[in-house]
Amino acid sequence: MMDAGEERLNAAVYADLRKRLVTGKMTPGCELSTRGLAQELGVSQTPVRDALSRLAAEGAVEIRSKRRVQVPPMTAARFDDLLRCRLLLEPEAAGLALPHMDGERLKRLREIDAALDRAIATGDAEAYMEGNHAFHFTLYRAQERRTLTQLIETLWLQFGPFMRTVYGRLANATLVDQHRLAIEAIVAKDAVALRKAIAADISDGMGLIARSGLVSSTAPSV
Amino acid sequence: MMDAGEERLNAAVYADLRKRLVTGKMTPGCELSTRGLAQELGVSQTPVRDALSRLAAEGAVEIRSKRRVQVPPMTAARFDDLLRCRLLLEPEAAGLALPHMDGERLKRLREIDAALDRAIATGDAEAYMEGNHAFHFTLYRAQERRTLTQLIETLWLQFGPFMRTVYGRLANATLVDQHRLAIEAIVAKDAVALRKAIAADISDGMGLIARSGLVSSTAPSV
DNA sequence: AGTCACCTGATGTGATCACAGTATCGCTGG
DNA sequence: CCAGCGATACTGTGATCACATCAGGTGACT
Repeated sequence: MMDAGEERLNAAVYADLRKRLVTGKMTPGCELSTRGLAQELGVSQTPVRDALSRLAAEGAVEIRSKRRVQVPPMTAARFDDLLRCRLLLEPEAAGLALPHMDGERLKRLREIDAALDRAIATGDAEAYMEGNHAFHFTLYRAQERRTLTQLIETLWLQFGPFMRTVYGRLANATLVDQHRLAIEAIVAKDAVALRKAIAADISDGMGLIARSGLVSSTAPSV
Repeated sequence: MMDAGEERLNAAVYADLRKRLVTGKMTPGCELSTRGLAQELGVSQTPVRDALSRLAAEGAVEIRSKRRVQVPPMTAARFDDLLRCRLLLEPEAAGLALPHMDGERLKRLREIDAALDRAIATGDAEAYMEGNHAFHFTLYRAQERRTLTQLIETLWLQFGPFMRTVYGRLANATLVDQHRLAIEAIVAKDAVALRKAIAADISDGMGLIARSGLVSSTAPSV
């Protein structure tokens, strides 16, 4: 039993599940169950179900028919769709954030970028996912347009599980480090270059995945 | 007790609340309660709470501290934010939808436009809201990018309550009928004109509201 | 031995119960 | 007559119970 004090249990479970999705701990096709997660987290079904409901609203999980809730398998169409939305929103968010990038935030970006390099060097896919998320969102959150940031977050929520599947299999070393280019653009206060860097970062992922041939147009059998 | 058959009660409540929000039956600042809605709809707290959870995830309602859940009051910043997001996404969706606009869909658009004109003539704000929603989404849904449509729907969900407050007070007659321009652009297969018409439609609403002075930076008292 | 029916276990969903917190209203003291 | 304070009713939140549904396995029958 939860004694008290802590934050809302509801939100805690949601945050936990969300993190699992964004960092790719839950892969597409992974099946979830309210009772299972409840037992795993040591809570009742209620908060878990609440969290799953929210995630379903954001498209991060799917209520398949009845009796089955799973993180949706990625299809080529869905993948393409998500990526184009990212290309539409994220460069815009980056451009808006640029004027608000003070020294403090820039410092944090550099730190995250360094952590990213370490993650790539050691091949730690999970750390890479976390760092990548942190990098983009410290940038985006610098601008105060909450709605825009929120939209992008729901995109990442849907994108995360699949991203991990890819980055886990492919060598990270093949990536051009667009993050560094982004930092340089921020230092130079060059909005156009920044947008370009972010767009390239996203597109790189797209090309990577297209080459990997992991996207199936139909739902994976297993 | 629910006998059976029907859809998931959960989804029904969600759809009902959603419709209330989009058509503006619930205005900003309106306070909701799980028990109250449950009694009103003749169901238990559970489905209501589930629906509210989803709506909260989409930003349509706000869990204010504890003890209070309400549809968030509109502030100037939030309003501006939502509108810019709409300007970013909706013309794009319209442009993508253009190639898929067959005769059937175009006919539906014309019908909706006619209904809109009637609503304006009779000053029926609610019918106008419904028609406006129908118009935009029969267009957007013609393109098969589900994620993009979904993003736009969450925007409308947040925007709806406020839109109603404005359109209910101001005369609808002051509006330029951008819908007609949009239809003409569709007939002419002119993507640029279509995007422009949609953007203008959104911007018109923005100007209208800016002139109305209804946007307060603080929460409206009542 | 193969196939089909039934049965059991597990799951999502809705209802009800229980608890903690807060706002509101009425009472009391100044 | 007004301010401060306590009780009460109402809220969201979490737990538990109850039920319809479906997957998977085991048994019997051919």
